[in-house]
Amino acid sequence: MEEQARTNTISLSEKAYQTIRALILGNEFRAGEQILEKVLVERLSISRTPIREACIQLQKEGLIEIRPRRGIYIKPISAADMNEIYDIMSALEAQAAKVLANKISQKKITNKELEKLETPTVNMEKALETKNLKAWAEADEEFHLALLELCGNKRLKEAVLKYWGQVHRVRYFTLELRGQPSDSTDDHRALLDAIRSGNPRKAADIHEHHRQKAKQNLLDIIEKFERITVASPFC
Amino acid sequence: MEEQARTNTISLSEKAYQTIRALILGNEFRAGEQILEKVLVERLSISRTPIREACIQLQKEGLIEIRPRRGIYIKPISAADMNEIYDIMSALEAQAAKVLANKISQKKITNKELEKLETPTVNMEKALETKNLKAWAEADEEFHLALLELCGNKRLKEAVLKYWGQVHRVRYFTLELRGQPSDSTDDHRALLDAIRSGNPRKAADIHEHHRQKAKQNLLDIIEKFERITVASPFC
DNA sequence: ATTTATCTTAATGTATACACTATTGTGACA
DNA sequence: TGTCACAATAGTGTATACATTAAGATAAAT
Repeated sequence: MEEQARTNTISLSEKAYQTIRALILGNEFRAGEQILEKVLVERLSISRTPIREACIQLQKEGLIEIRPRRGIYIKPISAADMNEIYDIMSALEAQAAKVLANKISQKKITNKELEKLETPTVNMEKALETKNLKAWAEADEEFHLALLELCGNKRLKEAVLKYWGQVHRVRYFTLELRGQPSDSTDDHRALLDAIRSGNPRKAADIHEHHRQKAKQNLLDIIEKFERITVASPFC
Repeated sequence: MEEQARTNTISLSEKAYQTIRALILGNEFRAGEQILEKVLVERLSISRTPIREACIQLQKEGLIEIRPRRGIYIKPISAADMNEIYDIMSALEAQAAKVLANKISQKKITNKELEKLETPTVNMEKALETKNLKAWAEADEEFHLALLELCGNKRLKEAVLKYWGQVHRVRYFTLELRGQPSDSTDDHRALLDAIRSGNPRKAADIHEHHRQKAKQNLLDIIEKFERITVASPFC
């Protein structure tokens, strides 16, 4: 078992990256807001170098934009951006479902591993009954993450998580506004069944439709939002 | 028409990024090779700061790996990596084909724009007759790039290009070894027809199969290669 | 009062000095 | 001769000084 030599001292660049990323995902900054390096330097009490290195990473992840000589800006997410991102996630997660269903039919997945999908599905169904929206959202996230893990494609997982991060803000602000997630919960159950029965095509189709519905749902909300307020919180 | 204020002075970080990227894609370094910052500093005649900033970007693109306190390493591509990358490209490009076919049926694409697909298809067919492998590969690349452009999803395009960069080295070394591209050329023609007739499902299926075949072709070559030589040039 | 030119300021971009640590080499001891 | 401890070295990580430039302020001219 290969164990990589890990330094127990985490670099300041890495620490800065994680901290700033958490600040952005935690909606500590407004969409479009400019962030001065100085502010981050003072907030994290480290020098500019690791701050800058962290920001370059965050730019590559699409969370911020660095305009040359102008500074760092929190990237807003428009409806058009949402459309792009959900189409990508649709395709990638459907691919993950397909790969996983194939693994099932080739007996490359144990029952214990499938529980990582079963458990959050059950939790979603429970949360739906008790109308616990937050618990539902967490189980939903857990399900999709487990699917990405189980498919085994690390790059695919990283890619989806990158886009997930980009829409995190929108999902955060729209959680209460989204419709009752009963449909969505049924989708998960159906997807799990398709995967279990080793049907790649069906699994992919279900996931694809699942995400396309979610996309339309969010786009509708954004549209409504933009009609009642000039400056929506996410774009 | 919004024109972004562009400084005609390109930053050294950006210059370093482009230069080092070109060096990697041009196979100036071996897979797995360690590159000292010092070497890049001397080669580009700039200080360490922009070099480091460029390398962070290249790491995010998957072209190099920065091991803490150990240095910069050119990322090798294994068969497993190829498998991951081609599955992702399959899914994303199939999505692009789907979106484009939908645009056709909604009359959102002009004939002039479709020529960006027609021209490289014709060029592939010509190159196939004259057995000009290099011209064929260029037309192939042009076709896939045009598809990404026309689908209109910039993030999708950027994502595919990122993975394209990761497999660039392998494709470079295997161009001669890959089989006759007549099958592949037929795929392009069929894909173009499906897009023209506004059939998203068919277009996506064709592209999906197209990439899956390409994947298997490359994996077979890599396997053969690894049997005759311990150190293949790409992994 | 408005516009334009110039100057000032403050922020980012780059170079470099310093800090820290992984690696390598040397020598003592078994 | 082989192994371990320790020191020397070289390379990466971080802080900071300096360079450059965009944005804002001030003042002059119309």
